[in-house]
Amino acid sequence: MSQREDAKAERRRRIVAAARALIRETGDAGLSMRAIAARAGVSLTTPYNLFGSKRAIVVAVLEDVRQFQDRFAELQQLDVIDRIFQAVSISMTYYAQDEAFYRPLWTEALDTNGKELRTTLSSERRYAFWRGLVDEAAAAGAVLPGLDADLLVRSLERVFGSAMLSWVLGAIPTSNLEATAGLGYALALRGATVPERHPAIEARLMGYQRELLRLPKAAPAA
Amino acid sequence: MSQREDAKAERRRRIVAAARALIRETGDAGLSMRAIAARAGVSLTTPYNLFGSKRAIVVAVLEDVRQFQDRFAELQQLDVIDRIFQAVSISMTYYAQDEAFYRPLWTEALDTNGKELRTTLSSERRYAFWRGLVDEAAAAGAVLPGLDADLLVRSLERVFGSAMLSWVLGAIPTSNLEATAGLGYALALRGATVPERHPAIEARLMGYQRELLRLPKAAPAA
DNA sequence: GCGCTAATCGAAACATGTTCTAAATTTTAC
DNA sequence: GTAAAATTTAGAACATGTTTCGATTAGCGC
Repeated sequence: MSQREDAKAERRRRIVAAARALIRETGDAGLSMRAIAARAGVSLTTPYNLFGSKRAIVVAVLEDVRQFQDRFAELQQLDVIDRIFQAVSISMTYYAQDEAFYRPLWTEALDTNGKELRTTLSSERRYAFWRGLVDEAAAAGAVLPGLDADLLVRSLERVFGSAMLSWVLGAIPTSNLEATAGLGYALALRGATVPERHPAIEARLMGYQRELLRLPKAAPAA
Repeated sequence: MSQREDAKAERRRRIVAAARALIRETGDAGLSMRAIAARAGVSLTTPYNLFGSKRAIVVAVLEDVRQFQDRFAELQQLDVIDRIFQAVSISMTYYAQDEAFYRPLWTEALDTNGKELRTTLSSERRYAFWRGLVDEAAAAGAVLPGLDADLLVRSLERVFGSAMLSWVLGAIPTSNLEATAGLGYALALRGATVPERHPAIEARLMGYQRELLRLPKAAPAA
């Protein structure tokens, strides 16, 4: 890599690090472009040159920090459907456990404020991961024949996204995040699978339901 | 009602009308608080007194304009599940047909910008409507026994919301809005119903899928 | 080493949502 | 009718995301 690109990458890294540190220290409040730039030791214009928008920076932080790889390792030995639920559980638990960091992060990431909001939220890596799980489920004969894997993955991503949005909007408490997402996945997965898989999924469905009914009623969804 | 409250209500009405007119004329661009206030003939502070935030005003416009009642009348004669799909179709078609108006509206409504975003997006009326459909489906024995109606409705609302969000973010084109939402509903409903209902729902599922696969691939979901 | 190119910088500017202040106005209660 | 209370008003202010612009700096090919 040329020295020029090298310096760019270094600035990029510093900007992402600055944003991460600011969220960590001040939550949503202190996360302004001016603060990020100052913290990264660059001018206000540079983040715009390198990322284009505040949202893009936040998404970069989200991508950067999302190192679930090790946690996902144990998935291999599970049933092909259990694996999906397990992945959801891991993700949501991960966010819930460090709420002070991830809620501001997702709040900014889901901010639809700007005009040019084409910033892809779902990364290639992320898509590939879920696509892999769905493909394996399909290969195992669990998925309804004829159902398009791509469309199914996108539907599941939307279930994921809507749970995050509800969380960010305050419609569901952090303690309900996993169960809310899980219930959405259970419904969609029971809807997407062959009958033999239904009993197991129904068990999960009812488990999540029990959890949600135990706690104070959640506010309406977005 | 006291004269004072009367005047307040009148101002409220004028503010909502101003916002509606501005969206109609200028789309998203011209919809600033200053513009709304000027158009309504009130000072900038008044909308904040009466609504609290820009988002609340937009939600009020959305509630005000959402008069699907007449269009929903024909639902009565349909099968209890078909009714739900029909309601989705009516809603989405309604938004798609007047995209220039409803896209800016939903863009603002889903804006998570501000701090106090507790503004309930899902109104009582809206919830009651979908709850009614779900309750009827349950009464007809279509819904999986033991599944909580409230949680199911909220899950379906999230499917709805995520389709709108994808639309607003530009992840799916307007021409795909109905099919995207429909596919999400089909998955969740197949997941929530007894096996006897599955063939009919699968037919819809495949119908939506066919429609989505026909058009250019949609961008990733939010 | 030298010019060219690309990138950053510093600073200002703009639009906007929101809040605050004190003055003016209108409704209500007596 | 008049005093008190509640609201609106005008205007400024603040924080913020984003853009613009001219000046400056640093790396690249030669």
